[in-house]
Amino acid sequence: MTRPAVSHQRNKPGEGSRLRGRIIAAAFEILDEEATVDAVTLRAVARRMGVTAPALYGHFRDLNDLRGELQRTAFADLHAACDEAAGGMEDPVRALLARCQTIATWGIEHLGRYRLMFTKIDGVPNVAGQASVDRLVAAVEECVSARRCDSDDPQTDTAHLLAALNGLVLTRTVMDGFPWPALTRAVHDIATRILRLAP
Amino acid sequence: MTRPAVSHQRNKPGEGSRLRGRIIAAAFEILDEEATVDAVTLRAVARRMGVTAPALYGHFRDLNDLRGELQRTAFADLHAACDEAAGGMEDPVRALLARCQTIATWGIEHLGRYRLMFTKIDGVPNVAGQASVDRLVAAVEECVSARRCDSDDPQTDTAHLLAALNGLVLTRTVMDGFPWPALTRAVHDIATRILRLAP
DNA sequence: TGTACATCAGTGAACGCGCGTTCACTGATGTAC
DNA sequence: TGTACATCAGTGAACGCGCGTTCACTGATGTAC
Repeated sequence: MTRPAVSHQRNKPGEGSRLRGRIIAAAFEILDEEATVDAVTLRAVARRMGVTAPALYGHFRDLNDLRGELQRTAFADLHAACDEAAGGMEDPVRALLARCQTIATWGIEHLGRYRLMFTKIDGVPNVAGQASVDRLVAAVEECVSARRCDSDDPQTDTAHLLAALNGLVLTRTVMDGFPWPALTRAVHDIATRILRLAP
Repeated sequence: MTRPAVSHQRNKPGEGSRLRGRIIAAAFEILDEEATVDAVTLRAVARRMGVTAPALYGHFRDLNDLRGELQRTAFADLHAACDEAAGGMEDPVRALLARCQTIATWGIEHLGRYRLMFTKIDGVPNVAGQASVDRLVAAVEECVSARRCDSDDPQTDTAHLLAALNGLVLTRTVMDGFPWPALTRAVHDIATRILRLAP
């Protein structure tokens, strides 16, 4: 085994749960750097923390347990970023578009996490993402109430929207030789058209 | 090593290149069954063919070389399916929508291949997909010429469209607990709105 | 027609790797007396 | 204040696995004479 990159200061008894947070942080670092879901292995995470792989078993049942937690945490982080971006905006259309822009830019910036978010773990249907749809639906409904969105089925249209935004992030980052239109414009056009938003 | 599932009838001298086609076919079988890109390993492909792993080196430099070929072949197959679906349709909008529907259904049906198509191999930008955009752009331009599509920038709008369709396939198949709207309707709505098509 | 030979598709053993996971353990810390 | 003890966060060695890749080889086939 290679020597740990960082040496680890042992936690005091009763404080072992601090390790949990450091595990997730280390895994996110790996995801952000490698942009690959498979780069997150127990051994790689432990190595980065300056800790031994078996130490992780005190906090996660196994690798998939860790992956699930990473998925949930990543969704929570993205939700927070969206809420912050839309916070304080009185115009519902602007607020909705801010959410969409945040999803796209956050996804591209944290590509590894984003890919993990839309990954099936151990064949279990990914449910963590459903809350994203719900939040977006609420934002769309506000636009409908304000008569700025011509949707008679916000749930369905929002599902289309999320899928399209998701595709935007995932396709761009793979086909990166292609002359893609500017991201901001792409998000704006796609959201505006799919939801038939009035400016 | 486990015994090969199928015993292999050795090719005659000069006919070794037949193996190449069988390799690709076996890899596609694995992709269609497992729906996972990592399931395609040299050993797994060889096992399915009833052949030894080193035999594959006569036809592919290494694993990534095989993956690249699979990617190109898969795109060619999808293109062929699209051409066949749109072939003989005189109405350009119907033809375009047929292409879009084919992309989505083919992607869901051949999920492993589809995921591989939109995967970066060895960090090299994925260029195989660019032809897809070009073909779709041509189909969109026919709609514009017929004054059935209100796009002043078909290249950009088509890029949006492909990304959105791609997201549709990838998101649905991961979040499969979600009550997604019917695929046909989703494709129709997304394409119609992003391109502003007139029925 | 028969025989020696060259070709080359595919074999089988071997290598080193990183992985997930288990297990018995160690040793610093906080606590009870 | 000093000492014995219990706790428990983290260690280190070990396991078996499937993988990519290499290498010297084998043996059926086609060909030259």
